[in-house]
Amino acid sequence: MATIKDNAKILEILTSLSKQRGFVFQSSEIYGGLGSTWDYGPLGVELKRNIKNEWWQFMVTSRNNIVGMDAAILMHPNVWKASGHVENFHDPLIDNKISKKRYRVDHLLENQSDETIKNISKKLDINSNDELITKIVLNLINNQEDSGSIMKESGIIDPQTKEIGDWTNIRQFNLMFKTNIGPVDDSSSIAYLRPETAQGIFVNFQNVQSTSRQKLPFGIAQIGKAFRNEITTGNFIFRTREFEQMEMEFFCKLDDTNKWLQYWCEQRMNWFESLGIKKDKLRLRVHGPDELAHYSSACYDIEYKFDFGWSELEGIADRGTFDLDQHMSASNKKLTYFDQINNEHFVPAVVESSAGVDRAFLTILADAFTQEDVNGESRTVLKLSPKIAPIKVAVFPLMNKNNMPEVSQKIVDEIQNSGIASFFDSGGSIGKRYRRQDEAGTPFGITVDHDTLEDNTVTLRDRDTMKQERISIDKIIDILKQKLS
RNA sequence: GCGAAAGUAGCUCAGCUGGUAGAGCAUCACGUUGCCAACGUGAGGGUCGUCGGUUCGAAUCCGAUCUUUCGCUCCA
Repeated sequence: MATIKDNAKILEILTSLSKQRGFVFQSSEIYGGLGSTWDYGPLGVELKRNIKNEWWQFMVTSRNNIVGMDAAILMHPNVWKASGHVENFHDPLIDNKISKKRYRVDHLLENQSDETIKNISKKLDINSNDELITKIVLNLINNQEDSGSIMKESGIIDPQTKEIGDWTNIRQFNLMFKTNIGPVDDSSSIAYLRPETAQGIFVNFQNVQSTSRQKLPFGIAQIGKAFRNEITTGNFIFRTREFEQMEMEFFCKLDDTNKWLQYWCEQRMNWFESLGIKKDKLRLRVHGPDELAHYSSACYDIEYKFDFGWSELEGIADRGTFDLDQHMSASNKKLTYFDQINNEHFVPAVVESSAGVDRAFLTILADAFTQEDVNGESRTVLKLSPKIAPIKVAVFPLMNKNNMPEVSQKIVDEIQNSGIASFFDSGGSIGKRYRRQDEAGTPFGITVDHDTLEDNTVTLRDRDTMKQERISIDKIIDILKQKLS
């Protein structure tokens, strides 16, 4: 096991620990791996399931005004036209061959002098002042083959070098995965893998509202995979092209969105803290006007301080009535809500909580990872909250004789029957077994020893303090349940 | 995609100016021990990322390709 040499290496250590212990493997590894896709192993899948279950418990089960659903990944292509993804969910990018820097064309244009902008508008025959930059970008995209030389001739400078760049032609990076429905590749069968789960909720708004008999304000929650053709992936499982989202769309009156936005920010921060994540590494950051997505008028990010910097775990956004409005006009279906008290029909506004499962997973691993000195030896321990630990308790015979393994196995059987994830280990020394479980984040260890055979008691060892207490075998399950709640 | 770095056992790595692969840890078995990474003996595990070239001979030199990491752009 590697040790921490400096903080910048934590992600590497987590990657190899994940592989060694069976949390996360690289996808398709025996074929050389597939970029930025990862598979969850035996411990990883348990941790991930526990995270999702905690979310569902917190967001759905414990509330009477939030219901769940599970939409298909494939949806009608018009969904993504209406949502704005077909139009907006791509980036026109360009490289400066001299400085080797890459820019988004619209960002680059925003950093040019008025005169340069005038030059390029003239070249492209654009007269309008309205949304000038957007029009220039569209025009350049249409003149893709010449876009590089047009920009060069207009004197577009590289903001880093302050000199005119040797620009490549514009390239469009479409962030949605395209696929075909049916075996024939014609354009009529194009479908997209959903880039967010939210749209599955919006298009089912009417179905869910009427069948669940919910009244405003209420929410619809969903956990599922989403796909984005990210240009750059990385930081282990932090940014991948296939990822899993936990989203909740909260429908309310338009006037109330700010109130609910504040409410959900607080709730969602509480949730991350309830998983034992260190408070001083979590923060809520408000988006500036320039960062807002096309659908959103206000947005907060919950961020965690990784060793690669503060990074977003969850977005909490005021989406207004944008999505339902869009789907109403595109589908010609009424997606309004009838308020019987005031006798009015209106389109509900939405406050969204959108979290990444894989990011929560990485946060929990990074936050729980600890190396400490015990009597001069280094101990690696994942201080996972008992609620989400993949294995809750490990059971060991102190010796592999005198009936101790048999008694231990019987204890494991009983714990398993009670629904608590447990593990039996008789290999190596007792100390080594404790340490192995420390690396897996198992919060409790039970050891069957000589005294067990006399008085029916075992030792219960705490992962973090390494302290032991003697408890009676009959009380194991009650005590565990109490400690795990 | 561009720039930089890297790829040798499950993990972390060594392997010099080319001569057909090693260590520590991990895994498994047997023995010994018995409460915090013990010891002994033994075993399994590598077409040195892949393909091609140079050479009598390539982990080593050259080329291509794939993958990973970091940076740029984007996001849950």
